[in-house]
Amino acid sequence: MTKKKYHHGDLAASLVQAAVALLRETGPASLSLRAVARVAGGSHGAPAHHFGDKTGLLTAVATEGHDLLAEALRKSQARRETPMNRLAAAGKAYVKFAISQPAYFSTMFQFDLLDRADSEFVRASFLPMQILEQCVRELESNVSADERQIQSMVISRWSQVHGFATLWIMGNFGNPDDAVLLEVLLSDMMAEA
Amino acid sequence: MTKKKYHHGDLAASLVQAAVALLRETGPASLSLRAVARVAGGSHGAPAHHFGDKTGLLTAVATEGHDLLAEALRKSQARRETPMNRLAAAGKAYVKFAISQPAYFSTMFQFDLLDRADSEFVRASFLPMQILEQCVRELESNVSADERQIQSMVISRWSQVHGFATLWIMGNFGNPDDAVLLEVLLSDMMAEA
DNA sequence: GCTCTAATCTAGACACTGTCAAGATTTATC
DNA sequence: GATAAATCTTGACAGTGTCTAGATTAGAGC
Repeated sequence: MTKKKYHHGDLAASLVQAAVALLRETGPASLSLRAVARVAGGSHGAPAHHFGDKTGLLTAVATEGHDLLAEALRKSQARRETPMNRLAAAGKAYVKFAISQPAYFSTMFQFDLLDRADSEFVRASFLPMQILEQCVRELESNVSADERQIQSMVISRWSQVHGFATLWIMGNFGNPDDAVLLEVLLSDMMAEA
Repeated sequence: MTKKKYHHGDLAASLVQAAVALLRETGPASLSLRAVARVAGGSHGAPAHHFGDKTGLLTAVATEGHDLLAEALRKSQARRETPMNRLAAAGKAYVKFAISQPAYFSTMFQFDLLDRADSEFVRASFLPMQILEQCVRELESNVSADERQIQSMVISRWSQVHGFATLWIMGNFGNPDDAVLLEVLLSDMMAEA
């Protein structure tokens, strides 16, 4: 705990960090900027100063979330031999990120709370798809698939894992805390293709 | 416009209706209960009286949304000859509902704003899956698919269309207003399986 | 008809929220 | 060391969700 100075040093980063911490318990809709400021050790006006408004802060969180997700997807690719395995691993990593980091994930796709025109957000939000695309391309490199088919497969796969994650969290497939069930459903789904 | 009486008649229904109307422009997170009450022609405390709190009202909207979605899925089944066609039609109907009724759809899966234990909501939220399940069962009636495979296919399909709808609305596949692009992507994806 | 009870709905109050403008404080630049 | 810019705080404002108590109405039993 540093001494309380007028200039915090890196308040902006602290605010994002505090927001993520609070989002672990509250959900993005009912997140309080003033509570964020309290946790970060700043005044109640600090978030507005650094991020404009609530949308700005949540967009920053969502951007960081997309970067983290992309990193998780990249890591999932290590030590997987076949393209098929890599695609499956990416899919699983996507779902596991969503479930293990609900603070980020629930913010990343709450489009009415984000500034979708924010350039940093746009950049980050396309990273996960690009990794999936790479997987699909490797998988289809032998077959004579045209560009349209590739895109279609990417969209299909991404939709599948994203939808699964969302519906799982909602509890539509059973108890969201049942890790065993999750493993079974996920493996079945990824193997099915 | 009826005369203003103390007893509104069916304020609860009017409140839900007003909420849906406002949700067409605001998004569930920033929906104001007091604005809902104004539109419905009641006092600012009316929503709390009928639905307990904001979560209660949004849960009522979400429940109605799931019922409407189920109805749309049922209607999509008419005049489709083959089981394959019926499954594809259900998938398309799911996505089109999500896109044409964002007021409902964006509320139905905002789990941090809903009371997921509400019995009416639980009932309604399982209807869409049941219709998809019926489609899959018909499709696999000839093949010797066990129960686990059936469930897996249902989950896979539902995840796919749900994820596609969410990501499309977010703008991750291109301009969300491009109806032609939507038709192309959707057809490609449903045909791919 | 009348009374009583429950349901419906309103009104006032409270602490809390996001945002704005103006000012205080620190850092950086020349 | 003066000046400009960046950082951060403070105070104020209208609006919010929810609570409690009370007003108004409807309906059941007699």
